Amino acid sequence: MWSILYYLRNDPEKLRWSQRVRGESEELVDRAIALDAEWRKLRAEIDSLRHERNVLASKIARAPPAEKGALVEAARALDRKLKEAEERLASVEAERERVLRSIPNVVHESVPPGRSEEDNVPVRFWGRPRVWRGHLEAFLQQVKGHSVEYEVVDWRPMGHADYVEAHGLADTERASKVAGARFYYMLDGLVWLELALVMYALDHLSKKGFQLVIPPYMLRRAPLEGVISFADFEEMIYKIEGEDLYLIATAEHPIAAMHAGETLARDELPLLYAGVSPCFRKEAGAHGRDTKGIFRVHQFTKVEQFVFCTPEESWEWHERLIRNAEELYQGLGIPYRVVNICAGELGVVAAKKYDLEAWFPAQGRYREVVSCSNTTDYQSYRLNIRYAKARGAPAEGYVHTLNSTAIATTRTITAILENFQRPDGVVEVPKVLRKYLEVFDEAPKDYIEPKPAKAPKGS
RNA sequence: GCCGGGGUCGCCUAGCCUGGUCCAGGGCGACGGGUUGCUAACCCGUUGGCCGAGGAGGCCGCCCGGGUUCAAAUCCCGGCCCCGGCGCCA
Repeated sequence: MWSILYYLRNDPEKLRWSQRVRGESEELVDRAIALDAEWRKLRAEIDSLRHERNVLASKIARAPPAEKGALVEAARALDRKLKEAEERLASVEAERERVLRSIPNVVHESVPPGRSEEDNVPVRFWGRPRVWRGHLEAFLQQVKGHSVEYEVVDWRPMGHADYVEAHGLADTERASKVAGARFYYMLDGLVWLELALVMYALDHLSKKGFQLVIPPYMLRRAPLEGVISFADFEEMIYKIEGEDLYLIATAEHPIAAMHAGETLARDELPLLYAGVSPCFRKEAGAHGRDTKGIFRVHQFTKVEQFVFCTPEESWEWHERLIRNAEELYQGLGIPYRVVNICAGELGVVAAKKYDLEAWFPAQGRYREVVSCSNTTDYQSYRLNIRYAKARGAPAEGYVHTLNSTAIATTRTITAILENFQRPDGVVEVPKVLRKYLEVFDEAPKDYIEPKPAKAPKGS
């Protein structure tokens, strides 16, 4: 049974609690309970009216011609009554469905309470961040309560945004001329880096049994509605004009929808996918933030982990997915911390979310580069993805789905540019990427050398 | 894009012309039970969703959405998808 409906009927207090910690309305739960009760009552009424009608209709089929007229007349009367009741049911049902679907996923007990970023709880730190003297105080604030080894330096690395423009590694000015703000032409060294990062993530995940997938980059509205909240539509989704198609914001969406309407056998679960795709995002709510560089852009490439599993296993998978992402970042050598996102900052679809935040030495703070969510049955209910003992056997319930970034190229590139930059401007390429670069004569192997922008600027 | 064929309860398929006997028949698979020294074969039952107490009973369900009718898998309209042929294209 869908967990929201289950709690609604069996443990409404849990739902109220979940709403409360999210800072959402508790009355919504009461309203849902009332609507559900009314819906069930109407449902029973209509079922019995329909039964009467069915009995009558089969009587007509067998009746001698002389009696038919009267029976048909009675059936017509019954039909009018039924039609009226059905209209009432339809409106109650639509409202019930609307209210039920507007309830966000039920928050897991281990999620910290809180409303804002400050309430997120760091759960562990990794690496030895390089901290510019001017950021020291801010840094210590961010690692408070944890023992983190760090190195204080006297020079401040150049921020990635200035760095890429100064050294001809990206051209956002010309991109804005042809496509607008938050687009980029990525050049030479960064192109190699992007491709190597994708290969690195796919290599790592395929060894762990993930099936590689390049999904459709566009989705119809119906499947998309199964995987994101209504608010997300306006905020991040691009629509193809004149068609029922939307550009994906992440491979999570087409992969989640991939098994829509299916009942998966227990023994084929978990299904592990590693998707690669471009991601298109409007970034509607982000005016003025990260306007320069390639940290927050309308289009980037991402390798995404996605899991379909049974409800018993999903919390264990949640931990594994974040560990996989950590392994990738450890391999690269980028210092990070993992934070448990507080209830008020959780997205609608997630029951719990970890972010992996990389250390950005030029900015003096940890910033999100990976997001890892257990969405439990929020998506699978909407997409009707269930599981059963065997294919063809009756469904036992809805599967759980989870998703986690493996590598989002632009974010990881910015982290590399800031963490491995030397005072002379040279950026050291993480050793793990070497084997993916080695096959190309022109690709940088150990260093990305600073150089003046190739073409003169301005138009 | 055009012409033709088609979408049926996990898979395959019957029914659709000629609306009611279809609360959709059969085969395969799966699950439970029986028979058998074991396996195989065979026999019986179960195998979509919802309401209800996981009872009795009932409602809905034949790609989706409308319509005609007392009654629609079956007739009509609109949409989506799949297959074949032609066109176009990397």
